[in-house]
Amino acid sequence: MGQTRQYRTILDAAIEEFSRLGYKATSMQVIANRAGIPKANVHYYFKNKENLYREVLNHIIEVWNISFDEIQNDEDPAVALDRMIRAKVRLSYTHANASRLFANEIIHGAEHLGDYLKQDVRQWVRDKSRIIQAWIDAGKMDPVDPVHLIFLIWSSTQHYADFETQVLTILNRAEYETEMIDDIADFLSQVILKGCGLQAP
Amino acid sequence: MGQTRQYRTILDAAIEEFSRLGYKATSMQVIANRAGIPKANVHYYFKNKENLYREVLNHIIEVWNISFDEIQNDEDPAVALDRMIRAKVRLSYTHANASRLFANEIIHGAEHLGDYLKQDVRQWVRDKSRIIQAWIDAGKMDPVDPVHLIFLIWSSTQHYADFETQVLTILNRAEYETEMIDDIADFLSQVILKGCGLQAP
DNA sequence: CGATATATTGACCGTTTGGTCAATATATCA
DNA sequence: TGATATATTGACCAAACGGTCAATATATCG
Repeated sequence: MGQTRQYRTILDAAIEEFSRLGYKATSMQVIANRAGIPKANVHYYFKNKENLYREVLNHIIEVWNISFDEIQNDEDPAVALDRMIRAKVRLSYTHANASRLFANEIIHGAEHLGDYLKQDVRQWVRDKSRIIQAWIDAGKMDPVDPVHLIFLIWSSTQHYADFETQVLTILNRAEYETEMIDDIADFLSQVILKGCGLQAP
Repeated sequence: MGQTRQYRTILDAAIEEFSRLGYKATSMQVIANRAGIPKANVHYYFKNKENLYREVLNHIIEVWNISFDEIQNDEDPAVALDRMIRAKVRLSYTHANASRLFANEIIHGAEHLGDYLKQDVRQWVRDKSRIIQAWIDAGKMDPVDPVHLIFLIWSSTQHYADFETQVLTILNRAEYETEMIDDIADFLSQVILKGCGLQAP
């Protein structure tokens, strides 16, 4: 029953709605409406709201982890960081609602993400930090705190997804265009790499 | 009646609660509980939930605008941007819940902030962009998009307030310490300034 | 003091919430 | 075909929601 067409329909509707207002402010009724089925039918596939939300988070985490860019020790730091920045900008564009759902969850204390943050994400940051530190030790880039560098890349890229409304309002645009996404990636790559003493690849 | 002690008690309670879960997910009852008074008494000072929320936003915007750092055309760009970054890091630390409330509001489409974004914030960004562009034209810094530079400063500094849970979890800390805040400001100032072709002041 | 204005409060209302359940419809397969 | 398992549905429930109101308490001031 976990892989039927209806199951995915509901999951997609839930992703859409939860990413709009967060867990508590989203009702089962609007999810059912978006899925085009009665509310009782949602409860046939998902025990309760909490359960549905957890499955939504797990599904997103899976997609997120697959898209997470890997960097290697023996790579050129400029090439690796540039690729990492561009991958994250693209991810924020193609999976904006997933980004917003995460943002929402973390802003509200990450009650449902505790284990994921403490285990998977923390380990990921440690691994990447070690690589960056190796680059620094090898004199390939400026001595900057690797963890804060990762935070900088995360925050500056996510911003365009999470704060889309603000960005578009200030830029006086209706929606993003692919050209704009390229400009953002170029800008962030240029400034952050140079800021770390690296030359654009 | 607009300035009594009770009025402020309720407003403070509302700021605290709204910044936790956002507008829709916050109930009048929990605000009343935090204020230590019956719910009906909240409605004596504030017509309805919408009204209370708007007054909360207005109050925060006022504080925010006062704290907004001003930069001048005839200043040294390195000095001005360094000061701007440090002011924003400090603001995110001292007014973290205000930052989160804004973030929450914007993530959910900024329905209650529309005019503020379109008028005040847009104008502010235009003014500062013009100054930055003047620095660029005078050859004082690299040619970077001024608006994206402002977004970069906003996103990277706010991140530590809005995503506090994630940051502290990854750093394995219970809470921020002033020393950590200084490190963050140093890091961001160093990387962003150098990334714009500026030397730290 | 007494009278008037200002605050405070518990009880209550209609609506929406997450969730349940028996009844019904639709597949599946001997 | 008929029997059995799987889906779908409207009606319903207790709890929580935003909001109202009359009754009461507390200041204020002549």
